[in-house]
Amino acid sequence: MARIDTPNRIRGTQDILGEDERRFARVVDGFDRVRRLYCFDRVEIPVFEATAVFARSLGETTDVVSKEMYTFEDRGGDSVTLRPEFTAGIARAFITNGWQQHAPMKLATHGPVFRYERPQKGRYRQFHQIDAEIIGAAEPAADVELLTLADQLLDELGIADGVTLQLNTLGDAETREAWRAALVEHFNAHRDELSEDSLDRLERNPLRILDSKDPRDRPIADSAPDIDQFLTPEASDFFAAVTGGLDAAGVAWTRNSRLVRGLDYYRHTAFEFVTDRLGAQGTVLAGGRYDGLIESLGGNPTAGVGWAAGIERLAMLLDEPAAKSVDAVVVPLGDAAATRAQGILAELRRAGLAADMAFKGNMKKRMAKADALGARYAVILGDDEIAKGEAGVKNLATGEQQPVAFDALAKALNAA
RNA sequence: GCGAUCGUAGCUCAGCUGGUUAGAGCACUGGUUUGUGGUACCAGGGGUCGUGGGUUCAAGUCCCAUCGGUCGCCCCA
Repeated sequence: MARIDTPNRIRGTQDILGEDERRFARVVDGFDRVRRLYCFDRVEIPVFEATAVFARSLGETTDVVSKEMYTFEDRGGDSVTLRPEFTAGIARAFITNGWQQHAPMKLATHGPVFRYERPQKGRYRQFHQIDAEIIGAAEPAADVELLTLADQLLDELGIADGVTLQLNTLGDAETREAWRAALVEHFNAHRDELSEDSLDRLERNPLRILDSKDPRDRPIADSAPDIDQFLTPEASDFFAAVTGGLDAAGVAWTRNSRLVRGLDYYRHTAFEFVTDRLGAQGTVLAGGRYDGLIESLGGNPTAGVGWAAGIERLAMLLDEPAAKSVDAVVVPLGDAAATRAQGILAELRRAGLAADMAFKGNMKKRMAKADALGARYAVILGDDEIAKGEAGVKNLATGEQQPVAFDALAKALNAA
């Protein structure tokens, strides 16, 4: 007997249904609601882009670009890449569509992103992000608005409690260069004490040694020069304006002077909302300012700030999944009722009620089905009811049943 | 990419030191009740024990490989 091999789900991808889907949807719905309150426009961008869009903006030496991107040649021989994040694609869209005429723009989007990584809890190869960006605003008020939006979202999702906002500044380009040079000098002086990982970081991304978890690195990282002494007056003022704005908006934050970002395009403000409830995947929402990004993609110098959050991670932090709600289930009995039920069902739905029909098995099975669907009411419809022009409406929570005229059904159920 | 750990029905698991046709609860289907659910009782379907090799008279149980999940590192949301 030949057996057909069923194809497997690809590693690191997910099929989401039921409770997981409800949690997922609650995050997306919450984001969509809050984003409107802050007057962010929804934008749709492609799932894949020319590889250069990501390689040039994120930095060739970053892990994301050098070993985590889904990159392939299309049939025309062009190198394309499944988006590993949103920011680069949005920046590219800003340039190609000439959106500078609309600047400053407040944009929001959500959808799948792809990273070829080893899967873990809260980490997938196709995962989903919500994303918010403000492009064309160099003012610290933009940073504040974005952080306030994030803060309100976490609050409305009911997960603000275990989550803290860690904030830092990376300074402007001048600051960052000076600080980076000082760090390289400091770490070079302690080469022989650093972990292997950090020796590698020293070549590719020395800033990341600062937040190393390796105990061997900690003393050296802790004694490294602080960015504060390198901040230009402008950079210092900028950061002060951001923190002052957050205080005014009532957003709690803590300074983490060792917080850096892995992607090359960040300047000034860098932040992470972190939790200890997700094991190693503690970062739940993160972002920062990327004033140099648009220019590096060939656009006019344009300021930008933004953040992204992993929908799966937020969903895992949610307390109770929203219950599925069905207002009524129609239970027809007999051939005449089966036909009549179609009309009643359509009427209920047109009246805005979530309604379904139990059409299999004997009455007991149908009632059980109504119950399993989580319906508030069963609308019972048999020959007797059709003769009288009234359906039996049973409240499935209390067990009470009352006759209701067919043409009054929608109104009665809407009121109940 | 590195290290550790796990992998028996849709789900949660039992299966002792290898030994007849692999079990339970929940879920599902049918029935007790061909017009009344959420309780109860009865019956049933569903597993090549992740996959592939090996050791053995005999492997769910031991060995190797591989795939997948989980945890940590790296990185990141």
